Amino acid sequence: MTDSQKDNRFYITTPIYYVNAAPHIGHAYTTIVADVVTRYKRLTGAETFFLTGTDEHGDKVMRAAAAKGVSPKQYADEISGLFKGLWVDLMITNDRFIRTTDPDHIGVVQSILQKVYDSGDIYFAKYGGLYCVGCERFYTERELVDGKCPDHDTTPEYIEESNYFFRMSTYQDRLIDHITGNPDFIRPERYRNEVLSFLKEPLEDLCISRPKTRISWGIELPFDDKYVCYVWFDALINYLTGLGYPDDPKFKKFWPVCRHLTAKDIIKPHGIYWPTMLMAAGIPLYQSLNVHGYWTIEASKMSKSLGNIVNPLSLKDKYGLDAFRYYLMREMSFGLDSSFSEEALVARLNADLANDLGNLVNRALTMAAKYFDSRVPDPKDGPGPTDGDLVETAARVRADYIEGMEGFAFHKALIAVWELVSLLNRYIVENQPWELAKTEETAGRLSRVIYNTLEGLRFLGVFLVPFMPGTAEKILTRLGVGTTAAVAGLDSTAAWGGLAGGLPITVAEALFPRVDASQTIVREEAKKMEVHVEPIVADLISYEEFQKIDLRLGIVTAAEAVPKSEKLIKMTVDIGEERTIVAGIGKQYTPEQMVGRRIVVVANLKPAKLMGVESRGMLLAVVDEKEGLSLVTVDKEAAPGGRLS
RNA sequence: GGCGGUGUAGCUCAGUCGGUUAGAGCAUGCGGCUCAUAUCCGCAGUGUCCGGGGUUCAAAUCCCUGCACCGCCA
Repeated sequence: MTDSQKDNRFYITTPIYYVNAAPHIGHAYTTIVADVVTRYKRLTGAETFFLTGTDEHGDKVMRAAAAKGVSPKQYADEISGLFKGLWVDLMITNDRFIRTTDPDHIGVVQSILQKVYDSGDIYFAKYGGLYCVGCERFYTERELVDGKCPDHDTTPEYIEESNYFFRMSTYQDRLIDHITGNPDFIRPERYRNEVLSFLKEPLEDLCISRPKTRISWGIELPFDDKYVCYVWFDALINYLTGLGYPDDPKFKKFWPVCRHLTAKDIIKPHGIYWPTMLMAAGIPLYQSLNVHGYWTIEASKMSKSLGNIVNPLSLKDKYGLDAFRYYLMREMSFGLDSSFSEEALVARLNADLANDLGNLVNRALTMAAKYFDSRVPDPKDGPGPTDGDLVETAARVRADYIEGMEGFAFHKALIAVWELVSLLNRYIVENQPWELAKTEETAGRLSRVIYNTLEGLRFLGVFLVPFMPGTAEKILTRLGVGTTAAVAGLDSTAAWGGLAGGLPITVAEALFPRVDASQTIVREEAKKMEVHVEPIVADLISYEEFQKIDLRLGIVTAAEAVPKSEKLIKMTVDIGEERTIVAGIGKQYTPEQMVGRRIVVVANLKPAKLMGVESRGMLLAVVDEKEGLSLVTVDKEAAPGGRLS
């Protein structure tokens, strides 16, 4: 395949999302990025394939399903449906939505497992380890607290288990060579360095199975029906199945140009497991892995004092999908973390979208309607002295836009587009069309100025198609241009002047109404909070069982940080008697903040040693996605020692 | 403990190969315009470029060191 052929094809994937919880802002961002890039590539005339989906096997799904009293498949169907529905709401244009429970995927996983097994890269081995029955998992020594399971506080037992392993270590050197030889294989560079630094240490082989006696919800190994495939092996292969591997022509066409997109938490599976798996299966490696950062959620002080929590995803309904997509793409530098806030979204919406873009579209179309009877004017005069600057800037903006889009630097592409927005606003002020309209002598100049402004709008409409599909369509439709590739593809902006005279102009409602931030954001308090709640997986317990837990109200009388620990705080607590309690709350609370606080303590918990300090009891806290860790307390000045019931 | 990243205006960030007076947007103040959504345009600022040391004619940029935050690994 030649480079030019490759250039005209584009395949992008998001990770398949695990169905143990509902979709959140991170899933939405990854998928919107994939959609933006895909729409951009279509705009350039490329043939594209865009794959996303859900990962549905494993013990967490099994347990969540059991807790709800449904089958794993029923449970997976439900959560998978939430993702699928969200993509519709976000105007995601994926070509396939793959599920690891799809029959063709199960077939592909089994065929590849068999292939790798036959070539000798999968072996069977017995190993022993410390196993916690409650967690149904093995622990390493250093994961244990005082030799006990951190979750159950029970001593794990040593058991032996046999499993299948993938000989990942065989491919370590080949992988290092590949990454070193292909600078764009993992990008941005920081993540490439991270993978390379990880590969400096010897790679261990990868355990890829679980006995059915422990986990039955998975794809059966083709060479041993007592085992199922576990975790990454069956998930990663979706990228092949999605294209119809091995026989579908789509596979041949798109696999060589495959770009994976993921958040930074799963670079190891994508940057190490996956390429070595492909090597073992004799399949060429994907083209690139593109890694982005996290949205960190910090509620505003205003929101905090009110104690309300806003689900970022709900903002798409509150402020509109295009504003939401624009904010996400404009605010995050691809690869780095960004903080998500409603205030910042509203600021972008008002300044960039309502004031600059929306108002520009509105004023330009209004003048065209008023002065030229709702038609795109044919310019009667030649270009004026300031017009060259506009044409040159539009060409430079286009080049910067393309560079940004190709390099996954979406915020830079948008910065470039807004240079053109600003210039068009300035162009109008400098040329004062309302003055030109007053006398017949300047009618020719007026036609040129309005034409140029509308042509600039057409450029904007084209550039914005990937980011704000609805808005772009409105702009292009109101210009009378429409959205066909000939007049609204990226090529149509290669030269200035593509807008045809005589097209009918439509003036319509504002693209983006301004939002009064102080009003709308505060009002959230009154609204019902929308939060994602994990499915409650615990079995039902009797009242007697509950009473076994002795919960007491305590007051912290002294607190100090535990030396050398990251987040442990040692406290003296009055719960009717004096107790020493050590808790991992140092990231959110200082010792000074803790003194005098009322907290809830599990009084009859077996003592445990943390960093050499004996803790006799534990305090209760809840961890929230946005707010972090938050202490459980009472709302009156109740005396310490009281038992909770 | 090891490796890596980040630190620039009130806020979010750009800053190429070391090169004039360190920039943009937002927010703030003043002025202008009236086609437009009280929008737009112009002007005005404010900086210990995290601290300290070094190399250089010249350092936000390169080197050393300290601090803070973050990530990966153990």
